[in-house]
Amino acid sequence: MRATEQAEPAPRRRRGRPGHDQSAILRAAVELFNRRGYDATSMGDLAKELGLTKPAIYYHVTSKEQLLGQALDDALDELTSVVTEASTERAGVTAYQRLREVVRRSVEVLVAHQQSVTLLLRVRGNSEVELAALSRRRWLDDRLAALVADAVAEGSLRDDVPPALVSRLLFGMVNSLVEWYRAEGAYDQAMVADAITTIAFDGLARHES
Amino acid sequence: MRATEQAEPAPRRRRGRPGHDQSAILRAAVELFNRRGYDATSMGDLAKELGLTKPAIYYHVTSKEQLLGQALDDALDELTSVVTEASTERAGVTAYQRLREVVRRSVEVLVAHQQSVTLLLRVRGNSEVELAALSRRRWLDDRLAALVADAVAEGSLRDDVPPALVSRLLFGMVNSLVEWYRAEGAYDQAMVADAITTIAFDGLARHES
DNA sequence: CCTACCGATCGGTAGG
DNA sequence: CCTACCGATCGGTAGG
Repeated sequence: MRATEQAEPAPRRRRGRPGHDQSAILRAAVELFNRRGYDATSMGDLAKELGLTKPAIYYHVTSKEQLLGQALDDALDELTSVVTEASTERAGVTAYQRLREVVRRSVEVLVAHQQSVTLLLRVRGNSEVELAALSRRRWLDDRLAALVADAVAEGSLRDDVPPALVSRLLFGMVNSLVEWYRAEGAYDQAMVADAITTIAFDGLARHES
Repeated sequence: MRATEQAEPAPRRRRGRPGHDQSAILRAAVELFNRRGYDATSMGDLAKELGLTKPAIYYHVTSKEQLLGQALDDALDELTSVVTEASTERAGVTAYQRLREVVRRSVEVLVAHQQSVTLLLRVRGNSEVELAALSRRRWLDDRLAALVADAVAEGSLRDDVPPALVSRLLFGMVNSLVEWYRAEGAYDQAMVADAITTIAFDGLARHES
């Protein structure tokens, strides 16, 4: 409603209100999918949220499931990048250091892509799209478990807990932050990453030293 | 189809197939709700799973939402019992001891009531029933945060991480087990509880001592 | 981008 | 008049 709007150069061959491109629809969709659940969110809900009609949504998007798939791919691409780098052996870098690094960088991804990661963590496998996402996710879990096993094997992690169990619990703790983290809240990303690494690697108990 | 069936004492005034009481329907419903999601599960799916018709389900149950509410109450009642006991101050028992105890007993509840707790942890607040459950869950979270704060105050937990953050991460790790724990799997309940308390309180890192 | 719809399926209930 | 269901269909709404 600003006066300057009329002075803007004419958009080339665009009718209707602008600003509702695919990515804006995707953002709104993922937010609704997380707030109410994928199945409980109708395309009509999404349209209303965007101030559009339902058919207008389908001008930009081919299906509800496509929106889900794009969000899951976004989360999986980011996590794959982090895990792949951490899984790569490098001269002079221990598995323990790479494990700490992947925890820290995972927190960064969860914060920066919280909406799509949240969606990923709730996938049940109800469709081809969801099954494909679960498959990619299992690959990530396997890599992380192998990294934990390497850290145990090199002697830097305690060996009295099964590595596969350590991996599940450690990244269970990391992943849980999508349930409560708010960017505008009391804790910033670095603080959360520090808290997780401190708890996981050094423990909560205060030891007299 | 066993021959002995005909020899059983006549059920008193029961026609139709027996064995589909409220609790059996609830068990099947919760299992389906978790496997496919609440909204993605139709009462027809549930009927098929039980070998009944949909109206037969409604003879035992007043609504789909009632099934959800009963499962959530089951989980919340168990967790409330555990948290209430752990929150009660007792002579000669430190907050640290009560915190370790509530972690261990939470694992027991998550294993024994995994289906209903899983459902609880996925509630989004889409209905009155879900909002009521979220309210009870917040009460539990607040009690646990207070217990962590007490343990820090008495000097038994490190004070360089905010207690509210510790509480979220610690029980985030505990709760994450509903995502992968299987009773028939490699780890029993006690092993998981030991692993969680070891990681959380003593840390993963191997320190030369 | 909208109005006007479709095939199907939803949770829940009628009579018997 | 009861318990335990069935075949069919209700009013609405889903994705498209």
